[in-house]
Amino acid sequence: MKRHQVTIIDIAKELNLSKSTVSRALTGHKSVKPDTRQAVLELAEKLDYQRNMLAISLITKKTNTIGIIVPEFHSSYFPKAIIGAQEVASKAGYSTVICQSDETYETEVANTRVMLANQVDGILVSITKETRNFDHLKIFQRKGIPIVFFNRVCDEMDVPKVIVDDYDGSFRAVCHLIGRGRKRIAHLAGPSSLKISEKRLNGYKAALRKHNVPFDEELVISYDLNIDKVKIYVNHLLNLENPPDAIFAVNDPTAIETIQVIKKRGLKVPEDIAVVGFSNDFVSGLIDPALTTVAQPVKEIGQAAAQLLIDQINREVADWKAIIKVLKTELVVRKSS
Amino acid sequence: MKRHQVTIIDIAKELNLSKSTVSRALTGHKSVKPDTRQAVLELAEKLDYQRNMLAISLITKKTNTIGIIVPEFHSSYFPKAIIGAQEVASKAGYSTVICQSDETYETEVANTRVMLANQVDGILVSITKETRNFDHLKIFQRKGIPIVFFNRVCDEMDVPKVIVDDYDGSFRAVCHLIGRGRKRIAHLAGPSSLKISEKRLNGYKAALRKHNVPFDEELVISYDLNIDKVKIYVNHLLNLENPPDAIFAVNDPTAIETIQVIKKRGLKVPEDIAVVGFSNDFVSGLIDPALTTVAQPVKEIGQAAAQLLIDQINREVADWKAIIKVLKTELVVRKSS
DNA sequence: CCAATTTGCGGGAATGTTCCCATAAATGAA
DNA sequence: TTCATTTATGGGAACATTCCCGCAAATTGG
Repeated sequence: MKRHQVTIIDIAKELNLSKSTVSRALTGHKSVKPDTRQAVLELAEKLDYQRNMLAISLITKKTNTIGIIVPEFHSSYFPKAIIGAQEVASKAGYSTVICQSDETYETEVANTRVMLANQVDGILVSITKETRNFDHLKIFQRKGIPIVFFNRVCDEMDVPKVIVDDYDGSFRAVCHLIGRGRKRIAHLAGPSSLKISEKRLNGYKAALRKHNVPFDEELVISYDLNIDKVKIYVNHLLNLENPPDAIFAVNDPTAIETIQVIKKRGLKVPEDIAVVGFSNDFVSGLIDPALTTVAQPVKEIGQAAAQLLIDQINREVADWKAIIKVLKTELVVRKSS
Repeated sequence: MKRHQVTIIDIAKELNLSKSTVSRALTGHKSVKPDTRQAVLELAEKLDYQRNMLAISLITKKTNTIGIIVPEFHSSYFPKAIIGAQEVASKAGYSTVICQSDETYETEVANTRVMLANQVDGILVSITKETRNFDHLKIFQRKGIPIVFFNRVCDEMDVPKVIVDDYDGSFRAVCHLIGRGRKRIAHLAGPSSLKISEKRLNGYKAALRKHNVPFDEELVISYDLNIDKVKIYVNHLLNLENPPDAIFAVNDPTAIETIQVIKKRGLKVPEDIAVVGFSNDFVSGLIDPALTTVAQPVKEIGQAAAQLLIDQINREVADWKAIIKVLKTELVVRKSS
């Protein structure tokens, strides 16, 4: 059934050449007579010859494949980032193996094994909210396989990273709320294990400080990004003796869910409670009221990460410093604030 | 920098064994002394040995990799389907190479080359709206590489396919609108090149016929899924002398955009115009008004497609028929109708 | 016109693994 | 004891390709 794969030896035999010559003709080496090359190319075309990348990779120790490990696929964030990454990767001649770790550490570890088995030339990683041990990623460093983090980065590894200025984005979002006259601004924060949660929280605090708005411990809730729990926390906030007049959510899905909960209680957004999110997901402009949010250049993040990775793969010597690329965010003001 | 990869020969030398024995120990072959196996396994662990899948694949002619080609990543449909497919693939020991063809034929062809170069054991494909020539996919058939279509299928190839009952889903959606008292139901259809467009259109017509609602050519518009054009078509429909009182859109993004356009004209959904979509994207429940839509079991589609593919890869003889698996849809009634 | 260089091509090792065949030792049965 | 069988291991081909080395013929320069 599965018929014999056409090899350079088949071509060589047919043309009474050696496999070396055929190989040279095919790879575009100079020292091969134009006629010969022509003949080889024509026959290869005719026989529908495909180079066996397995054999080539085995010799060259390069697969021209990069791996991408992301924690989830539910929001539009990672698909968009992947599109960006794939764009520059394929332009540079790399194909892409994508794994999704479902926000669980176990799966992430399994995914790194897949990447090693596939002999990828480098990996792009955004860690799960559970990941606290990084041994499975340090293996790549040890083996000399370049690694670049984006979005959810690992602080204890000295490798290139692509992030946005979470602190600044958060800072400006909260300043915006204060500018709208809000005095009691709550923050639904992400898990403290993630650096981005921490930075967004710090930006929030800084904005309050700058405008002399008192910081109230009670108004900050860290949660594990399990969207089902938003309901509990928002209700808790609204039931406070002195409830908030605005909620700044760590990301858009959280903000959207927050709006749903507020509306369900018969309160109005933004009249009663203003809501601001982070990331500018595709959905955010469509919901009612449209969500004010801190937009990230998601596709550009993917592009930058892939570029950094490929640069690193192509680098000859180990004489370089791990760049941390920080992209700018932009506050998109809509109806919800 | 890039240090020598640990091979079975390294292990063999260290233990004064032959590579054959080490190979046998590692693959769990019976005829190897328990002590020896133990020693090999321990040393492999200690040296952090990883099997070189390239070499193995070169011999076995199996990469344990499946390819997935999808037309886009913008709606939640394909990411969700991919999650399903990856789930069953990885359970069966396969990793996944994903390509996104950006709704262009050119890119799709390029993607098939990537798949061939990667020597995938099989591919899952959903074609672009542009794809009319299928030679690049027929190559896989010729080479004996299994192929399964899902969602956007190719009619002229006799291979397994996973689809939903588009006709039936469409039929019920339109019946629902008629049941709500709508008499002039427009249909924003997809490009006629796609089978799903045709089937959804047929379901629409059938529902009208069944309830003796006259079919009006004027109320059906086929378009190329370029979302920016929805505005033009919806405005055209609303400007008709005898405008529609409902619009059935070929998919959810179209329906959502339709609602935006209607709202911008100051009309009310569903009071003035009811809107129904198809697919139940993640967004659809969140917008205002929440969208009535025909839900597809997207993850299950991905799972079924991957399962069909793996079955086909594992099949010994060529004695089989190309199954067409048709999954059921479910009408989700929300505020927009 | 002869040496020197260039051009074009072939041979063979190497990549890391599996798998078949051979071989030696150990075990068993008569 | 002796031959047959089993057990455990080694040797080498094969997979498809690249790349180094070598060699002959062709071309060039003086």
